[in-house]
Amino acid sequence: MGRSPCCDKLGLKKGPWTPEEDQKLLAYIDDHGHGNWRALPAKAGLQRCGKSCRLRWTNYLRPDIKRGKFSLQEEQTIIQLHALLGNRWSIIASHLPKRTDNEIKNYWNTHLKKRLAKMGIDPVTHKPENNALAASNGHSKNATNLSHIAQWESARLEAEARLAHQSKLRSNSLQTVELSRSSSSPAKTRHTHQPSPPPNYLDVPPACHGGGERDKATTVTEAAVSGGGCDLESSTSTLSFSENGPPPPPQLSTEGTGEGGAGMFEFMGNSEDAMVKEEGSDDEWKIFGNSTDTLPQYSDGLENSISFPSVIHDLTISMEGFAELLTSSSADRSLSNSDNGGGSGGDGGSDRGGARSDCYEDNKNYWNSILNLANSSPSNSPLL
DNA sequence: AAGCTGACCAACCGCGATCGT
DNA sequence: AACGATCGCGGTTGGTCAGCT
Repeated sequence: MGRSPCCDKLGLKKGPWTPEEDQKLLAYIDDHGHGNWRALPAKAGLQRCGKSCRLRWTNYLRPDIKRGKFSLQEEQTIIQLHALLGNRWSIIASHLPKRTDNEIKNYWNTHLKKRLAKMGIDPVTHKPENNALAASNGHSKNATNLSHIAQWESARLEAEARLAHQSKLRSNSLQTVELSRSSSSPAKTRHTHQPSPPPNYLDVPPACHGGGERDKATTVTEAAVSGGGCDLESSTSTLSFSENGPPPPPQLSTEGTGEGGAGMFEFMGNSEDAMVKEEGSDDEWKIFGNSTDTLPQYSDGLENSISFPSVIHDLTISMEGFAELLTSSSADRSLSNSDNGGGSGGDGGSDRGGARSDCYEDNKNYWNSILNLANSSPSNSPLL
């Protein structure tokens, strides 16, 4: 509705920015802040549309941008968050200090996607490409469970992203003031301010606890986290989902999660212990870990109670497995190291004979590492 | 040396969301 | 509430460069 034509005006320049244009844009923003992007080009003496200016600023000129090679840690974070969130680059970027969504998107498309493919993991679903095989081996249940867990985490991360966004909006006015005081050049790095809020990583700020009308999944998170002072390690939560049928679309509502009817199971637990039970066998809780504490349990009024998984902590493996998986798959190493017998991870070749169970193990490690990331939030992230 | 191919990445485009009147 | 303006996001394109044939 009412979208403005933006760049289609005649006389506006397109294409690569020149150093002179960069300088003009920087100088203007330093002096006045960006304010209204649409009005900025005229004021700054640029023959560009506001959109182009904004893009140039946010993706290139902004002083708080880190350029250069992505670290292994950053790669892991991107992959893990992508597994949880899909192509929500802005949210992913909010968890990576000084990286832009565009940069992350490019890096994903040119490096990580291919790497995962080589590992035999579908870069879209983050499931092994030979999933059917796993199903025949009785692993589909676990894979589906992890998928649901991922959706749950996705809801949580989105809630965080919203908060980050709000925080960003609040900080923008401050940023404008600060920018007007400082001078800069494209090559200059300034650490005196951060236009965008510091990354929240994966913790959930307390502010979310009093949040407004949000999706129920978010509420689950809040319920789970509030008791633990935002310490996911000590939090407990529960979720329930069907193990039958395809995973529900990645929506953030818990409604409909009971649709399958059959095959529900529940998680209860914290990072140190957890219980799992299957619907239909109400008394059959499988205990992971050694605690028998009664845990708080979220109820949304639907028949869905539940879920989450610090139980994952018990299912598995550490981040090391993932790192190994990632590094060993880099380039063609994973394909050539067919004689690498030891270890649970690292062999990405989907067509390697005799590696089928390993493939499942890898996938488990992979998802566990993702969930470990979700559980390893620093507790000192800056709040609003 | 010339042409080809693929990798990389800055920038563009179109759309939905949000804001302001 | 309705409407227009603006912003922000994600997908895609196109230019440049390096390596290969």
